[in-house]
Amino acid sequence: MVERKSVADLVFHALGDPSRRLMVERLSQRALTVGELAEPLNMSFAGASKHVGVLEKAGIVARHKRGRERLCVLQTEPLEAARQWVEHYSTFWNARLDALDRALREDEND
Amino acid sequence: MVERKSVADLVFHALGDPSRRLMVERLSQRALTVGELAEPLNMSFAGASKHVGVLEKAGIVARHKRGRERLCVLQTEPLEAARQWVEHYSTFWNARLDALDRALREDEND
DNA sequence: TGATCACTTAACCAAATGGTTGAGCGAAAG
DNA sequence: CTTTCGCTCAACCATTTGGTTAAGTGATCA
Repeated sequence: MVERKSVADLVFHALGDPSRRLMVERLSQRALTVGELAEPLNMSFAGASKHVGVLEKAGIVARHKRGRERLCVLQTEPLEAARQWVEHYSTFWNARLDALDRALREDEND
Repeated sequence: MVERKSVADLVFHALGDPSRRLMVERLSQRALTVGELAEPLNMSFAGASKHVGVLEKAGIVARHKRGRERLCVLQTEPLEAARQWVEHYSTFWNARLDALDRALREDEND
């Protein structure tokens, strides 16, 4: 167990699950407890808690104790880093790549 | 085989692996063959080919036959969709969330 | 105090993932 | 034609993932 995964690995992996993306979407509107996050998720409470744990390890959410509840708050920095990565590779070379792609599709039958 | 995964699932999952992100990074500069993509990846040829397959199923790359090679070209649309998703949830509520987060950290010792 | 509520942790399980080797296939080269 | 090259596919394996249930912890309530 070497704990070698990068932040990008953790963040993108965390976002690759629909239950966790739903959590992020709801947390973007207001902070929610683990119980509230679990509610719409046809799944056991413990299962939802594990999903929150994945988001937390990726740095995407922080859990704060509030009595016997845990209030989950979205953290913007890891999402911002992911946004920058995707933005860089999704927009910079578009024109050039699109031109190449068109050329290839014209020359081919497959 | 129920084929129920959404595009977002496939795209974020594909980006959650460092070998595949390296492929995307290199493909953002020029189209490359599977062999070229495999080169820097301390891994068997077949292994790299499977990674390309994951990117292809997510729609992130397209493979074009060119003689006995396959030229891989980055597709901008799925990355653009991922960018929009992340952008929406990483920027819109920042100020509001940051304020909440500061308040929570002040009230707490954990 | 004792019960209940909100949540985490541990143990477990099936399925998916990331890797391997080896066989196979079409295109290119000799 | 035969060989080699670039690549894919199938089978296999270990580890991780996404889920479960059951037990444990600590805060609140009656």
